[in-house]
Amino acid sequence: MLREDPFQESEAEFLKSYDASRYPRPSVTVDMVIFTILDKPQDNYRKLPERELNVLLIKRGGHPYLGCWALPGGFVREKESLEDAAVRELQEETGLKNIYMEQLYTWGDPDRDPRTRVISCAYMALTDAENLKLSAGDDALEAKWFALDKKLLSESNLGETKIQEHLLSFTSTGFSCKTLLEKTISRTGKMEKTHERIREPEKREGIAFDHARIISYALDRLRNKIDYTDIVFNLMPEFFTLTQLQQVYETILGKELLKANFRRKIEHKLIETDQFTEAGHRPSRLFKYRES
Amino acid sequence: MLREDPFQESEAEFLKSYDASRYPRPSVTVDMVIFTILDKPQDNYRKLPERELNVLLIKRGGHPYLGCWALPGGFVREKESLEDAAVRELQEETGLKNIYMEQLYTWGDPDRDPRTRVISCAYMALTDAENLKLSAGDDALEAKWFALDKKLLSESNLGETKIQEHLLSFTSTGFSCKTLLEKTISRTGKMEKTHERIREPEKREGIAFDHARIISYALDRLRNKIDYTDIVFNLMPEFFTLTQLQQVYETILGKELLKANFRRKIEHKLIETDQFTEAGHRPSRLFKYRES
DNA sequence: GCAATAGTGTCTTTTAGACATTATGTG
DNA sequence: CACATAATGTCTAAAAGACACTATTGC
Repeated sequence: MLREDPFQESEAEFLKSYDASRYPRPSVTVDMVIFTILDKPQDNYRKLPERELNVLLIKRGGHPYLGCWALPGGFVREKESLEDAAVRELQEETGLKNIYMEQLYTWGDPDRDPRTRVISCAYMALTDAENLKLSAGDDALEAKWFALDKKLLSESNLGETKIQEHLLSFTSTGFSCKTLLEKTISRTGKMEKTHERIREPEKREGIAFDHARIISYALDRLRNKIDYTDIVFNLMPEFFTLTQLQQVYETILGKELLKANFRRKIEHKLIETDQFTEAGHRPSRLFKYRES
Repeated sequence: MLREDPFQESEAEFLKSYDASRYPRPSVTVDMVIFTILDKPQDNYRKLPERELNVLLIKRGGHPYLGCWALPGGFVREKESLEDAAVRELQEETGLKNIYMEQLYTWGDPDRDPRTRVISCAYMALTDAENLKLSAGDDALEAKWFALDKKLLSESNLGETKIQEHLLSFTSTGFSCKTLLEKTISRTGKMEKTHERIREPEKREGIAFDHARIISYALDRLRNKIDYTDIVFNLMPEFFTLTQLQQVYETILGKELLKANFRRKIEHKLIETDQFTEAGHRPSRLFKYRES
């Protein structure tokens, strides 16, 4: 092997003299998109509450984007893996631990952060409403759940290019904001290229950095994965009714499902219990997830 | 907004005095898993050639892992996005351009590179055999296509933990090597945790760094995506027969499909031409991809 | 009884899977 | 004709979709 070495140097020697500062080194952060399902406040006591998908945001207490809402996250430390950093930030900033988490995508545009070159590795985490009490009472940080909604506003075709406008809405008690995302799908020959950018409102309002885009990406991933994995059960408490489960599917997919068909399709993933809920109407049987 | 600023400082002032060296800064690279489909050499002139999935590797000419085979890739420059870096490396190291590419996953274990902390953002690229002539004749770099095969060797259950052994084989003219991957799936309550590591052979042989693991991940992604996207057509030339297309499905999925059913399923994605192949048997109609 | 929700039955259409048969070229 | 591959037909089983109906609670 040494014969092949152009520098006549052993690997040990090489490593000893390696200069790590030869290449530019960006900062690396992890950002967490944390989803949960929360009940919408409901007036009629006999009606079931509607449910909404919520994302956790933290109010920025420093520059840049002071006062805007941002994803929880932070810099990766020298001796920790990306996943360890994500777990640590989750715990530090929200108190949540041991919840479902997966790596989403890494954003690395040179100008996505005005401070310096920051590459962000985004993770998606899911939790059920039971865990949420933990997230309160953290040190000085203002964290809030925002009901998330994404709507396709318009779609236009200009020859080989398709442009979609999506409106993301974030709603919380006392505050709400919207972001307009523009998705461009252009085709040259067989190659398809997709590009998404934040169009409105002014970047200085509402959601910090490119975080709206990251949240939008996470929602797409969740929508996709809900029908070929069991990911949805990470949003559910241990025991739940079929109607509750169906509502979660409906909020995430953004469409209504037929009850009988839904039940047939989901049945094999569930264990029936002999517990029931009580309410101003017929009691509903509780189920739990059947690990496969 | 200024009232909320604890430092009574404007954002412009803040940015001017921002010290980017406050946090440790790892090196960031992009690595490319480039797949194509190549014919296996065939003796009987009347028989159709078998086809294999190939991955492009480059022989390392320097430390570390001198003489081992590695994914093409390199450091991300200061003023370029991750995707730009991937496109540039692809072009520089292989001559390939304008081919399908998607971000795969980001690997960031602190000790995955013996030189220094290196975070690698991996991309998967696909190309058809037509483009391959371009990849030859590059400067001094020895690049080779390796036929890739992944087999499940064993699977064992120890209570809540499942361990799988996968054997990855890389075969090229004049060289071949194998890597044993161990996948551990453990469950604590509802949480499932998956961990994969390289077990054999000695890390210093064959495939450099953790690249075997990255390739394995890419193959899994490709297998998955083949049946819910049109990704496979990026591996095909413009015109192809149904048998050729079926062979590509079969090599990627690692199983045989029934012809009649395959045709029925794929039909709507294709445009029939009135061109035919010639051979020592019945001619076969050529099709092309119907963009949706 | 009525409002509200829970849960079942059944018909149709679509898709997937297995397998048999026919067609068309060359040597 | 034998060999090799191409292409189609048909039967069955499973899954998806639409819709109508019955059941059980509190007031």
